[in-house]
Amino acid sequence: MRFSYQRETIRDIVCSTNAHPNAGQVFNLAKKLIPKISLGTVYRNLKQLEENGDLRSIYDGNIARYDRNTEPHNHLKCKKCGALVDVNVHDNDIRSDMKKKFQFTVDDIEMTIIGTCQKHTK
Amino acid sequence: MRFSYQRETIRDIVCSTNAHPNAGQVFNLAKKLIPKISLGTVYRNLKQLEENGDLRSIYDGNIARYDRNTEPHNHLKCKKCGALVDVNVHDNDIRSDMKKKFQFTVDDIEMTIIGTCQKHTK
DNA sequence: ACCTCAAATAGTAATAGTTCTTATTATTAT
DNA sequence: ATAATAATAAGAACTATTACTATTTGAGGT
Ligand SMILES: [Mn+2]
Ligand SMILES: [Mn+2]
Ligand SMILES: [Zn+2]
Ligand SMILES: [Zn+2]
Repeated sequence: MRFSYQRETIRDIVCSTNAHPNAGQVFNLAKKLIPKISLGTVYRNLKQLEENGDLRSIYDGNIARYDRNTEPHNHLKCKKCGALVDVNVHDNDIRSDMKKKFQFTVDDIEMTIIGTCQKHTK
Repeated sequence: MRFSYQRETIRDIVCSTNAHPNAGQVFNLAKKLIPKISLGTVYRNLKQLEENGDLRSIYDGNIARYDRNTEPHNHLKCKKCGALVDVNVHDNDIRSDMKKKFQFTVDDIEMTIIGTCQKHTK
């Protein structure tokens, strides 16, 4: 993969936040640095960076968001402020349970824990 | 909400399968019974039935699928055959853990366990 | 520094899933 | 049976994403 200033910029944008931005948000931030960048370039490079293992994508409802954290992990999603926060849940027992009960071999557990974060407790 | 034959048919289609069909699949099945039904009618009624608590929707990647099982539960998704199967995972410890560690009040845990089902083990 | 050429880009068209609009039809109360 | 209005069919519009294509750019060889 050849160097491109656009791709480096897109990588830096995603890797400098823990906000899990979507493609449109990455595009808006990138335009500040490269005014003529196109949305197609953002999508193409996000996909390439994902294939390359530099970042991963997660679905929030029907839209993709991009995550600098490529380690296996899950998310807390706050209903009130929309924030998506990384969290690690112990799931080894789930994996062995699925194997034992259903002979189902687990590759990945996508878990979004929905509720209300501590910001809203008065 | 006034009676409509279209809505009853759509409810029956979703409630008579555990395959978690998407809107297009519901539309194709509905057309066999009501040839002139339109896709918009399927979407509108699926939404109303969901608001009414008769069924729920889940996201499979970026597309909505409809579920007759309105009880809290999770899903096993097979990478090989695409099947989505209901499963109950014991998650009380997750709920209390999130409360204790992050003061996060959990409403719902959306979990999709991705892997390979027993059909593909030879 | 200049050439060459494949890879990447900007701009735009196309696609998929879903929602919206509107004239017409069907259900329900009177 | 009539009137009021909720629901429909058909298709336009919308949103997120991908595909196409002429042009530009990065990188290796001279
Ligand atoms: Mn994350
Ligand atoms: Mn289900
Ligand atoms: Zn919050
Ligand atoms: Zn399978």
